[in-house]
Amino acid sequence: MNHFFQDVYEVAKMIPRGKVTTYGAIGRYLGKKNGARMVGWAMNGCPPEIPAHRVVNSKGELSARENFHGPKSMQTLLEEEGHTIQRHKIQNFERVLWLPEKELL
DNA sequence: CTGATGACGTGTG
DNA sequence: ACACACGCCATCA
Repeated sequence: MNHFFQDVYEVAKMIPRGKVTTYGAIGRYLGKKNGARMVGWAMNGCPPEIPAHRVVNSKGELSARENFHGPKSMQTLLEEEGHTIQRHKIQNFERVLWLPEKELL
């Protein structure tokens, strides 16, 4: 695995329960201007240890719900963590948003 | 090597 | 608010 994958996984594992982050945030944290695509693509091969359901796009939409393979749907997992989802979008998105470059610094 | 693709983001109309 | 185009960068055909 490349260094990039490792970094993405490291950050993804650091996401606190009940919080979510965006692909762009991780991309910027890794130094990419817009590595969002790479982050999403990296998550494509993410092991089950990675809470990929906590990673959404900048709009707070569950863009990964189609690609997320799991026993429970992405929405269910997020709702069990205390989030509110409506029409595949996280409500109070800004309230639960967790930015690595700001929080983790 | 060139072109297409992708779990995206930002700018513009 | 919505639609579209372009950028970004790694992988695959």
